[in-house]
Parts: sequence; structure tokens; C-alpha cells
Amino acid sequence: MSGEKRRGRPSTGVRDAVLAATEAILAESGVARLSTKEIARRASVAESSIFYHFTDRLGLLQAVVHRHLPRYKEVATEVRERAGTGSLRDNLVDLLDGLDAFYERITPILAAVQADGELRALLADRGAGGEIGPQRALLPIAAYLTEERRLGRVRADLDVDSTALLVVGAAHQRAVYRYLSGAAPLPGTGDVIDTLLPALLDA
Amino acid sequence: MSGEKRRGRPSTGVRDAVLAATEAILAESGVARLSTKEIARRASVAESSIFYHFTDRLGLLQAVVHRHLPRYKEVATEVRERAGTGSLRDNLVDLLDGLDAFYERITPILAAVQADGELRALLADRGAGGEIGPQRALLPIAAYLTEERRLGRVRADLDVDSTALLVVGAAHQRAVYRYLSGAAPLPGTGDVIDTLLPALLDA
DNA sequence: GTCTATAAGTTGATAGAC
DNA sequence: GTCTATCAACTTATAGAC
Repeated sequence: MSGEKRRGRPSTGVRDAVLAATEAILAESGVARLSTKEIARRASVAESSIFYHFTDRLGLLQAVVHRHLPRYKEVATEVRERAGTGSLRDNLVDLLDGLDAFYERITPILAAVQADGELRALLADRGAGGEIGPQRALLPIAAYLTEERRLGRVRADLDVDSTALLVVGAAHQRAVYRYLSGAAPLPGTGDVIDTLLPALLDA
Repeated sequence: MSGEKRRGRPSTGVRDAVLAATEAILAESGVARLSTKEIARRASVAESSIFYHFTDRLGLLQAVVHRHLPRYKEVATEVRERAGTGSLRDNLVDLLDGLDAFYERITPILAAVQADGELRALLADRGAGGEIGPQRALLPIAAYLTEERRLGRVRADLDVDSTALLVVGAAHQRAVYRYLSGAAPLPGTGDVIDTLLPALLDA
């Protein structure tokens, strides 16, 4: 950001290499087979360096999660800024595409959270809803829909929360199916939006 | 089924106790903390009995998955038999409720599948789409919608595959949110269907 | 900040008695 | 079918040199 010297860690690259290796193992083999030994081997780093940077296994997993979470809000913010501009359909397709891409990346990580009780507990009750709960996830999408509703571009009585759930659910489900069975044929994002769209418009 | 003596295993209950203990650990702590030692302790059974019944860890996980999978097709079949009867809305709400309940039970198990590469591979490429892929999951729901379409109760040009994805995605997403953040407020199944319904009806 | 060396505990799995 | 006893491999984590 500034012209000054970098703040904090000089970053020799070990930290990033560890994070990258962790994500790679998570995507290929999952938490069940995630060991600090394997991470170290892949990152070409000493095993103890992992503990230096992340304290313990849980700290590492936490760091992996936090590395990707901000992208979700970015996707929601991007579409929200476009409320009222362009066509509603294009905005929704881009939103679904953005969410789909987000879930594609985070699905193995989200699986790890679900499959590790300690990690799940850690991310669960920050205030209400947690860092990955419905409030944090649905609200930003619902905010975009509320804006379009205020502008009269969707029906006045639209349930924005249910609509957000339908959109997010479709994106996540697509990503999970792709993760579980590779390149199996799946309804396209454009088709999904075209199917949902009539529900948003005036009766 | 028959009045004859039970076929196969006399079943002293050890097998079922092991399965129940496995599912309990999966739901509480996830695959990351699932060990045969802990299973044996919870089931009050010798650790080696697990290997007698399920060969190895992977066989056990596979048995857990196959114990719950049939319920999915049951839910789909139940709604399909009701096509053309009752109100479309009621059928869809019951379908979503049924899927929601299914995913509530299977979410910790599905997380285990996603988080264990070997298990995932085992269930992935049986033919095309696998045992948990989109074909197996979406087709039965799409079949119900096709039937309603044939009966003229939904619009003639409805994309049944996209609709199925929206319904299944909503159910799964609801279950995941509940698993991740407990009793956080969530759009109700009735609200979700009421939101989606206008998209299914004639323009 | 990164390494090598090390340790205590846990893992999935097998052998063999009953 | 179920148990006890046993094992080698692997797990996370620490100590201390550079």
C-alpha cells in the first residue's frame, strides 16, 4: 500500500508455501489425510516451521479458512454496487458465477471445517451466526436483492432471504457435485437463473 | 421377510453398535477425530471386532454411507407417487422437508466423504456420476417435476433439472448452516417454496 | 526464521486364545 | 464372533543449533 518497507513479517515464502501445500492436500485428500509431515514435504520446508508460523495444527487450518473468506463478501459487494444498473438477469448470473467460483475453491476447506469438530467450534460462535453461518452468508446477498427491490426491479413482496438461500444453495450444490464426481453434467448457471427469474418478477 | 430363521449374521448387536458409535463421532467431532479406538470405546466393543465386521477403516465408512443413502430415493419416490394429487405447493414443501431431514442426518457423513479422499474416490466413479453425484441425486427429483409437467400442473417449458438443483441445493444448504452454527435463524421450508413457486407456474 | 533431532502418544491393523 | 495383547508406523509438538 505505502512506499515504506513492508510491515510485519519479511516473508521468506515459507508461510505461503505451507498454506499452499495445505490447501493442495485438502483438495486432493482431505483433512483425514492432512499431516504436518506431509505438508512439510510438499512445501519443501521443515516440519517445525509450520509450528513456528501457525502455533499448532488448528492455527494452520484457521489461517487457511481466513485466507479465503474475504472473497465471499467481495462477490456480494461487487453485485450490490451494480444494483439498478445493467439487466437483472446479468447481475444474477454474474452473482451465481461468482459464488460458484468461490465455492469451487472453498469446498475442500469447508469440508475440512465440517469434518473437524475443533475447527468447527472455533469458527462457530463468534457473536451470533459465526464466521461461516447463515447471517454472514445470506445477509450480503439479501442486501443486494433488497436494493433491487427498493428500485422496483423485482416484485415488491419478494422474500429476499429465501431468494438468497436459493441462489447460494444452488452455487454451493454445484460446487459440491463437481468436487464429488468430477466433470459430471450439471445445469448451467444461466439456466438456473433463467429458471428462478420469473419468481422475482411481478406477478 | 419370510417366516424362516433370519438369513446371514445372527447379529449380536456389535455390528450395529459400531455403526451407531461411528455416526455419533462423525456428527460430534468429524472424520478428523474418528479413530477405531474411540469407536470401540463408545460401542463398548473390542477394537478388533471392528475389523472383523468391516475389514478396515474404509469399509466401515462405506457401510455408514450405504446405511443412509437409500432414504434419499425413498423421499424422491414418495413425492413422485403423489404427482398430480394434492396441491403442488404441499407436494413441494413435503419434498423440501424430506430432503432437509435427509441432509440433516447425512451432512456429517457427507462431510466425511468430502474430507477423505480415499472414501470419496470409492464412491465417485461407479459408472457415470457415482453414488452421490448429480445424476443419482437430481434425476429422481427431476422425474417428479417432469410428471407434474406432463399433467400440466407446472409450466410446459420448465427446466426440471435446474429446478431440481434449486430445491436440493436449498435443502442441503439449510442443513449445512444448521450443522455449522446450530440454531441460527434460517428461511423456513414453506417460505422457500412460496418464493420459488411462481417460477414453476405459467407466465 | 529455518533447520535437525527427538520424544511421547496415538494410529490402523494382526495373531491367537476362548 | 468376540476378546486380549501386541506392533510398527505415524502423529503433533518441542528443544536447541545456526
